[in-house]
Amino acid sequence: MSPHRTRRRIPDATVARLPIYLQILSAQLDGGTSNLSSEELATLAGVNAAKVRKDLSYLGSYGTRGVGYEVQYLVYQIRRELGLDHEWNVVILGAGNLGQALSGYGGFTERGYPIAGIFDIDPDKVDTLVGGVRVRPLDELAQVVAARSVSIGVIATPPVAAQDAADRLVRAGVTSILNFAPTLVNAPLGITVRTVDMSVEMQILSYHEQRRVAAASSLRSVQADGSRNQTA
Amino acid sequence: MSPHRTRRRIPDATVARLPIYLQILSAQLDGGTSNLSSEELATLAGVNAAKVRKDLSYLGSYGTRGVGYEVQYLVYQIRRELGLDHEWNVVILGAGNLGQALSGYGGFTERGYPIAGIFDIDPDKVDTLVGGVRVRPLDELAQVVAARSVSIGVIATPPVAAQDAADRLVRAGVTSILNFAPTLVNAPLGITVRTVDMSVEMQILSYHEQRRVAAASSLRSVQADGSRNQTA
DNA sequence: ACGTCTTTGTGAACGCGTGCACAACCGTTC
DNA sequence: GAACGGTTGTGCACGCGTTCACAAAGACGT
Repeated sequence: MSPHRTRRRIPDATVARLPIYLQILSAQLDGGTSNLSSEELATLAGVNAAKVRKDLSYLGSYGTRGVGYEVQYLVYQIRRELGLDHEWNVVILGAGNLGQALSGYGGFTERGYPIAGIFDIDPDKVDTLVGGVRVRPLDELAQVVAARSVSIGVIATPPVAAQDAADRLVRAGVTSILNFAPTLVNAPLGITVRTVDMSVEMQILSYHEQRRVAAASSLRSVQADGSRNQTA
Repeated sequence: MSPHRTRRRIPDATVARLPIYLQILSAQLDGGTSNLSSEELATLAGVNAAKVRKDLSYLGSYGTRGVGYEVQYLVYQIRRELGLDHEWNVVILGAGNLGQALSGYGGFTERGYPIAGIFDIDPDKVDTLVGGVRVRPLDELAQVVAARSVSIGVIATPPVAAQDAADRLVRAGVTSILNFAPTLVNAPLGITVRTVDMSVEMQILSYHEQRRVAAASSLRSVQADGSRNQTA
C-alpha cells in the first residue's frame, strides 16, 4: 500500500465542481476566512449543501462536525487531488485570434498552467511575438513537448485544421487535449479530449430565448425558468 | 392552437447536442449528402444511434423508416428549434484579450450572432478599433441593446468586474448571458446564464493527468479511460 | 462529566439520461 | 400484392447524480 495510493474514483460531475470550490475557497482564504461550513460554501457556489458535503467526502473526511471545514487544509487537499501541487506546461496550436487571446490571457500561467509554446503552420505568423511569446513553427512541437514534459495541448486552429492538430499533439506525446475548434476530434483510447465550442454555447442560449419569445407570444405567461449550467 | 405552438420541453442534454448534429448535417449537406441514417449521424457525432433517434424525436417525426432522415429538412427543423431562423444580435462586455478575440472570431457572425457592439469601461480602450468594430463606452450599452433588440450578452471582463457587467446587462434588458469570467455571476430569475471557464476545463484535464501518472507510478497498468465530454 | 447545539458524513429514495431491444412502418423487388 | 430488408420511434430497464433526512460526532457551556 503506497502512502500516495490511488483513491476511489471521483464522479465526473464532482470533478467538474472541484475547481469551482477551489476558486471560492481560495478567495475566502485571501479574505481571511479560516473556517467554512458546507452550507456557506454551497451558497457561494450556488449549489445544494448536501452536494458539497458528498463531493468533499470523496476526498476524505476533512471536515469537523459542529464546526465546518478548515479552508486552508481543504484548499491544499483539492489542489492535490486536481494535480495542482505542481505546474503543468501546455502548448497552444494556432496563433490566430483565439490562440493569441489564450496566450495573453494570463489566467493560465497564474493558475499553474504555464505556456511552453505557441505554434502555427503559417510561415507569416512564425517568429512574431504573441503575448511576449515567440510563435514557433509546427515542426518544433515534438521537441518542445519532450523537453518541457508537456502533457496538455490546446487546439485553437480553424475547424479544418483541428484533426491534424490533434494528431500532431498525440504523436508528440501529449495525452490531454483541450479543443476550442468547433469540430469533433478523434483521438486514440487513453487520450483525454475536451471540446469547448463557443458557438454551441451561444446556440443553447438562443434556444432558451427562442422558447421565451414563443411562450410570450402564445400567451402572456410568466415563466420561472430556473435553468443554469455548470461547465461540462 | 397556434400553428407555431410550443412543443413539449426538450431535455437539456438533448439541447446541448442539437448544435453538434446541426454542424455535422450542414457539412453533409454541403458535401452533397441528401439522406442520412441515425447510425451514420451517430458515428459522425461520436454518440449512440438510439440517442440520436431519441433526440431527433423530440423535434417531431421527421425521419422515414427504412430510409433515414432528409438532411436538408432536418437542418431546417433543428435551426428553427434553436431559434436560428433569424439572427440574434449580441453585445460583448470587456475589450481585453478575450473580448478582442471573440470580436474578431468571425464564427459568431457567421453562425447567426452578429456583434452589435463591444463595450469597455476603460476610457483608453474606448474608440479603439477591434476586429473592425469601434469599442464603445459602457453608458451606451442600454441604448444599443434597445435599438438593436439585443437579447444575448457576453461577459469577457476580468473576474472582479463580471458581476457588475452582468447587472448592467440585465438592467439594459438582456435576458441571456454567456459568462467567460472565472466567477459565478448572480442574475434574477428568468435570466439564463451560462458560464464557460477555461481554467476549469484545464483543471479537469490535469485531474485526469494526475490520476494517469498516479496509476502509472503505483503499478505499470494499462488504463482504458474512455472518458469524453460534451460541452455544456 | 454531562447535556445541548451545530455540522458532518452517508444511507436511501428519487429523477433524469442512456442504451437495449423490438414492434411499427417504409420502400423495393418479385 | 405479398414478402423482405432496412430504419425509425419508443417502452423499458439500468445506472449515475441529486436531494432528503438523520444518526454520528465534535465543540462548548455549565
